[in-house]
Amino acid sequence: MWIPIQINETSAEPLYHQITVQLRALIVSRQLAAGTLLPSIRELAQQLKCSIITIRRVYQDLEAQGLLRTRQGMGTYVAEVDEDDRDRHRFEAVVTAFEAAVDAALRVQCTTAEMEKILQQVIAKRNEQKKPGGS
Amino acid sequence: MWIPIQINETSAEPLYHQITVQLRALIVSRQLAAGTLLPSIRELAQQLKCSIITIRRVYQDLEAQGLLRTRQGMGTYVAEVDEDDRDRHRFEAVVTAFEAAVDAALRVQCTTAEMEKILQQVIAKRNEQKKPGGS
Amino acid sequence: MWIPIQINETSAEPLYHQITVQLRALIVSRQLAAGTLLPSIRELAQQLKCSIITIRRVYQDLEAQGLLRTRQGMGTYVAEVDEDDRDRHRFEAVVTAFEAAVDAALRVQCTTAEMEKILQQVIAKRNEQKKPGGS
Amino acid sequence: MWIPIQINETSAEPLYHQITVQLRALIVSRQLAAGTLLPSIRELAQQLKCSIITIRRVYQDLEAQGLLRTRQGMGTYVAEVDEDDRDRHRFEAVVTAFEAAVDAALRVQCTTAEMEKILQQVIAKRNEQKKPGGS
DNA sequence: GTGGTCTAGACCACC
DNA sequence: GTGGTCTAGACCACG
Repeated sequence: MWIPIQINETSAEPLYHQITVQLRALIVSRQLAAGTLLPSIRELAQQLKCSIITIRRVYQDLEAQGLLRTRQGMGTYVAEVDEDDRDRHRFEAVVTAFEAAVDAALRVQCTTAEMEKILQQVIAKRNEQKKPGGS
Repeated sequence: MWIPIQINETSAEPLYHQITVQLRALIVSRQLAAGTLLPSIRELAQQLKCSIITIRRVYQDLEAQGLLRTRQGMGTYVAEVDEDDRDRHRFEAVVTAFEAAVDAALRVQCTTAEMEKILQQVIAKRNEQKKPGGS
Repeated sequence: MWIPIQINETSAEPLYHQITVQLRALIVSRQLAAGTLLPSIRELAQQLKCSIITIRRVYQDLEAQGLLRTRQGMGTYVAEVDEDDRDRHRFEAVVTAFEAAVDAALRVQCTTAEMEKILQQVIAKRNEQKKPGGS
Repeated sequence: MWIPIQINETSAEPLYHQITVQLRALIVSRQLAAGTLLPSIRELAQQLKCSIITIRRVYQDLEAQGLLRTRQGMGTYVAEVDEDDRDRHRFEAVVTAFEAAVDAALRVQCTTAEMEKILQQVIAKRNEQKKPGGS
């Protein structure tokens, strides 16, 4: 089973954190439905070309957050999550990231209009990257 | 000389990085003009209640980025920076932060409208914190 | 892994600077190829008989110049550098040194011919040191 | 009395050293003849916009090298120097600077031809700066 | 094992 | 007084 996760080698962000954030997003946005059996630690490590230790840590962290459940000898599954919890999880990281962005903007005295413009430019840039022509 | 820098003790972000980011913002937004003599590393260390060495690293990093100039025995100054370079520096961190926010949002399948709403809410929240009414 | 770096104890030039300049030269002249894993800071410190901290500063400075990339827990690598940037880096220090030499010569009113003669003598002297005949 | 000395604010080279080197060059190249009365410490400090302490150190260093003589209450004079000593002094700094340049070049594996080319380019560049048109 | 942060103290050089 | 270098040790985070 293939999981859509991209690793950024150049980023200073730790490997385990990049993977955790992306896997978490797949779960709370229901792209991975409750009950889904995830690939084994070994498989995912092989797919992402990183250490087994790193993946183990990812699964442990997400289990601690109640998003995964591990059953001895049967593998790791996406947990059933309460609807309210799911929404809370879903926007938590997004809001935190926007707060950091706004703080950075306020520090260099950006206006609200400038922030909105930057947001639109970044969204446009990301849309271009996803649809490179229509191929 | 007093420099408006706030340290967040609880944050996982390294001390030297918090200081660097804030001092950098003060420079590229011209709140500290070119040619300004900064407080000595000893003074700033005392003000921020941290080690002299931490401040030296901050000054060193900003000098490597071309934003400060230090002369032995004379102190540390805000460098003269080309207007275009200054603008580039000014928005660099902001755009990077917005890119991270948009990426986080797209991972949980937020729409553009949702992002704009979140941005406005965060800005409103920050404005409240700065103007705590007339209490 | 062995790195060919010579330290001059008697020189007034700071240790970290001697090491930085030589390591930088090895990288920009491709004697250390992009992607090469450098010795750990502890290993290199042991080889050069200096403090770990001195080596960390060297690696840090070269990373700030875009010539190295470090990943926590994985070590320090020679970065991929754009061909043009590499050439620029390669001759930067050389041209600067020649400018200093020409300035010194002009101050004592050397002619162009005298400078060329001195250059040839110095090159000859360095060649002798590298090839000590058949002694 | 005006002395042709240029200070480079941006250089990392200490003030006192820049001044010493240039004043030394003026003496050993006979642009300042033996017996010439130099400006007082105060005057030169004012001309170069630097501290009196810095100039005092320059005069002391050059006196220690036998190039200046100070007579109590009468000022500082250019000393009589033996012809052989003068020639030795004259090329000492030049050769040292060329050695540093050649070493930098060899480290990045420059050929002799490349060094000669760089030398000519640098000389050409300096000639342009001195004769900006023919004014 | 790796690098990263923060602390400390001593000594030097410059102005 | 200023910054600069080199040393040390302790503790944390990553793989």
